Amino acid sequence: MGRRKIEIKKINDQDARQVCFSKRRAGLFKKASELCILCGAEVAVIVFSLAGKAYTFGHPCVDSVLDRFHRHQTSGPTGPTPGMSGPTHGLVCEYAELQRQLELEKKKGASLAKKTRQEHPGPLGQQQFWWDADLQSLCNYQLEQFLSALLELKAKVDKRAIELTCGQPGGGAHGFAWVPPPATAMKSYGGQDYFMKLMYGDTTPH
Amino acid sequence: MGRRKIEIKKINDQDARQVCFSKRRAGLFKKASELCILCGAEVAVIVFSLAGKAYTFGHPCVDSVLDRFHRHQTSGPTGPTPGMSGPTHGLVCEYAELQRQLELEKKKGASLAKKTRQEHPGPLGQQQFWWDADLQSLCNYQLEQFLSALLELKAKVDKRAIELTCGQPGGGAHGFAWVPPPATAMKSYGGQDYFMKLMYGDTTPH
DNA sequence: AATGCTATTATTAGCGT
DNA sequence: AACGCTAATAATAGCAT
Repeated sequence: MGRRKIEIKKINDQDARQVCFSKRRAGLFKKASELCILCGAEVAVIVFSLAGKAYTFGHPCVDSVLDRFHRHQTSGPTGPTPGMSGPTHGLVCEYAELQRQLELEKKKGASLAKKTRQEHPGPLGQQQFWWDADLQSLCNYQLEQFLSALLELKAKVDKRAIELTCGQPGGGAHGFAWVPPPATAMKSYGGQDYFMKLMYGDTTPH
Repeated sequence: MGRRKIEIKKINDQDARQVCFSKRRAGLFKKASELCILCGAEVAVIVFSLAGKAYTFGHPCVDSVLDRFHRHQTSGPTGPTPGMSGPTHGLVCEYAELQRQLELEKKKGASLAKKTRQEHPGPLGQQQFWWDADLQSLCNYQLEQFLSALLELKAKVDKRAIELTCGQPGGGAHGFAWVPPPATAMKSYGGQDYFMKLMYGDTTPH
């Protein structure tokens, strides 16, 4: 919505990008503000520039909204709020939702996938993230397969988690709440047994 | 910007307010998304409706941005490294990658999105995925912890994957391309060893 | 509660300061 | 890095579904 139409893709010129960032950030905050006033919503917006600078908008204030969000999440879907089919359940849900959308889009778009991949020009432009190298080394098929694996994996752990946490509220016979191996500790923990037990759990007679 | 100019003040009619909320929330998220894509920004938007329902947008995802923000605050206004305070690892990155792909597909597929959504009869509404039940039984803290674990896990697998696929193109000494356990096969495969080897790989002398 | 339709207003791209 | 200008695009108010 300017002198000419622009594609929504990364702006390569640094100056232009900076100007755009500044203007659109202001626009975003204004929109957020209007949403609050018009509809009585509480909104928090956090923006990190490429340079790593943080900008925030919040109504009534950032912290209160973040607080509320955190409580909203931890109190769980069964929590106090009535209309609790809220669309937000954290990363995994959003991730899953994205996957679903992607799949659907792909199914519809079919051949589009190829073109999509072609839009990886990336001499340096796109490769600003340390993980790009890894991602580019894995073909899409592998990624998808790995994701499938992770999801099933997760399911098993979830099941175990539920058994452990809900089954023995606050410390049953085993007397410990389920805490996933903190990852960084997993190696040193020598915790393969522990983890695999969780995965293929057979400790529960049930 | 509609049929007539409106004052920015609370809308009293509940129906009108709801419609406005729905539309402007979508608009806000779109703006946020465009800011991310155009300027390479990381953005989190959290919106609570008057009814107390939470809606979020995040790139690469809400949690990562909140994480980063939290660290940003606690580590002081000057923050640590300028460019390299990226909070994202592994899964989260793929999440970002998925998001990017989705955007591209959407751009290409344009109107397909609509038809796509229509094909979700969804009398069941939101709960069409097998893991939804589980997700609802886990508190967010657990999920986050589990994700952390998965993230590191994935990193290891990625490493192994790269070694196996790139290191021995087309069939090296071991003569097999890396294929993640197809998840559904993992149990019957009895493939714990296989999987764990991949995780903590020590088969490559390299 | 969300979507489609459009007349109408709001945002902003490209430039210059 | 932010602001003013202005043509031109994008968002959306009000209605209907």
